[in-house]
Amino acid sequence: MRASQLLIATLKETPADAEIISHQLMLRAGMIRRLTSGLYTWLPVGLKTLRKVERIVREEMDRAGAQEVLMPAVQPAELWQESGRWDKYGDLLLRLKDRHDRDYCVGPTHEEVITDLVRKEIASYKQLPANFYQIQTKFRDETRPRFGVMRSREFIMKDAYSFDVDQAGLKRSYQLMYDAYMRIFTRLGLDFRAVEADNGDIGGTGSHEFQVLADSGEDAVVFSTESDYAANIEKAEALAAPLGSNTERAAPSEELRLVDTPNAKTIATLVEQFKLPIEKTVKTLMVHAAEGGLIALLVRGDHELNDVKAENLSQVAAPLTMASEEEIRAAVGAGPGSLGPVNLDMPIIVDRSVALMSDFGAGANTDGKHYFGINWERDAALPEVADLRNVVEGDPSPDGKGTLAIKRGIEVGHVFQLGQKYSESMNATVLGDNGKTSHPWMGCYGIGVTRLVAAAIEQNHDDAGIIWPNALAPFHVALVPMNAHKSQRVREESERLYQTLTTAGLDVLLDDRDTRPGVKFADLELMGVPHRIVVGDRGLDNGELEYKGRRDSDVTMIPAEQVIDFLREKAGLAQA
RNA sequence: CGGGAUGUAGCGCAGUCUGGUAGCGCGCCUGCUUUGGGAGCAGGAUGUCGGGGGUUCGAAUCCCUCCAUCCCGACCA
Repeated sequence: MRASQLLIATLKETPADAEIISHQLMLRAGMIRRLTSGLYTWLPVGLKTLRKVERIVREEMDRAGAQEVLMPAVQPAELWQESGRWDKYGDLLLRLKDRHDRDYCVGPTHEEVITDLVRKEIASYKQLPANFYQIQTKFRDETRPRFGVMRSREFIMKDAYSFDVDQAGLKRSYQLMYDAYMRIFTRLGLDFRAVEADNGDIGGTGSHEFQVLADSGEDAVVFSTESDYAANIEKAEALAAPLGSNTERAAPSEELRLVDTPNAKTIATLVEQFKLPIEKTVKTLMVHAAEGGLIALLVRGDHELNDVKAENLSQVAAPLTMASEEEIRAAVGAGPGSLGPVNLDMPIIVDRSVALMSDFGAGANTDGKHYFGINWERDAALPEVADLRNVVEGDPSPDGKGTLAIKRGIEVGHVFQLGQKYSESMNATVLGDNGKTSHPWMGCYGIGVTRLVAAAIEQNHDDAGIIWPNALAPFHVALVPMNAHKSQRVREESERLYQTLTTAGLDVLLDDRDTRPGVKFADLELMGVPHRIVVGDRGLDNGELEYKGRRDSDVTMIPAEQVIDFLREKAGLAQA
């Protein structure tokens, strides 16, 4: 590619509405432009990188035995009504009508469409296992699109769906995809982790997320310091984490006493005004119960409720809905800020760590009053105990080895064992070798292709701009002719080099723009081109070319006759 | 969905409080010079001041309304 024929839409200044570094750099490097909230155009330079990601994903999916298909972006409502998700999916689903007033949606995912295909096309166990994938544009009407293509509404996803005759087959298909994902993210040069994850709305059992580690990540990922345990914080099991090393509840040492706390409506003020250690306080959260009415969830004052865990409890209504102040007043006669387990007449579930507390403080279910010195059994029956909270740094690892550390991650891939949820609800069946029909076991496997580009930039940049790994670079090499307007020799050598390097399989950008060298260097660095060759009379006099890697601080002179092999090696291409 | 902020040239911003004919830097165009780290000089183009309505002799500026975008929050009692 010649720079004079390429839209190099670089920006000197950082656009005001770009928050995270990858968004800023993608705009500044001329990779993307925003059309409107959550919708982006990929400019030529950005698209080059996007296509490289797609190619790697495609190669590894093919290698893992998956078959590529391409399904419609627009889907009929009937399929979603069959699976039950037309009502469940909510506002994330962009719905529309055609001229006949029929309902459609723009696909946020394709379980329904692929299940429909399979029930029509696959009739026998002999055709399984099968795994279909596509790389395709999805639409999710996000509440708050942000961070550029990191959380956009329209985005490109690789989604794959496996079908097996039984659960053992599903586990094999799942493992194949897991391994393929490990290869994909490794080839992309990313610092990532596979972590245990919650299945979320998609249903099924067993899933892993692939998280690119970055401070700007929207997810919290939990690691053991001494084992390979890793999980999304939504999933990570919180052990009781008692104070000190006690695993038993301490015996009561204080009397129950009712205290006037007129201005203490938060744990923070309670701790401050009454010098109560925060580990001796309890938060009482009220949510809608599955059976109607409210249910109280208790966690320690310094802990957070984990809403995924809460929502997964059978007694709790899904989706998790916090009780309003009016609902709480109607049920308890006191407002939030004064709630607690003593004399509370409603179902209660307490976190494991709360069950181990003694002599603690909580609201008295009367406005402006708290009980201090509460003890289970003596002052209130110990209710049902469950894992309700987010783990915190330093908690014991659930596998018993080491303690937990927490980092931020960007979810770039997710693999699920769906089971028979969709094959049952949409009645997809195959005949088995015993002549009986059964519902295939499904897995589904996603990769956020557009998000991956942003995630890679989060991990690969410096003050000058992007630093692409070879696998993702829009160009492996930039050729910069020096003083080309005067030196015919430089022009000819640059052309010749451009041809030979391109023929040698390198992606080459010949910067033939009529502009000053400083501008070219700055643009090339901003765009993240990993390797740069300057063609100048000085070097040519000695039969040399000047090389500089994007991360190098100094240039290296390379004998001209070695430059092809040198660059092929630098660009990570196999020797010819 | 709740709260906050912003909307003026392609980008970054000033001007708004205190109403009086629209400005700066970068970018862009022309010419000359320059050419190893975002050049210099000279000349030039570009705005329904987010939309609509109102007040006023006069509105980017004041009032009403709508829209868009961004940020924070959306259990932490």
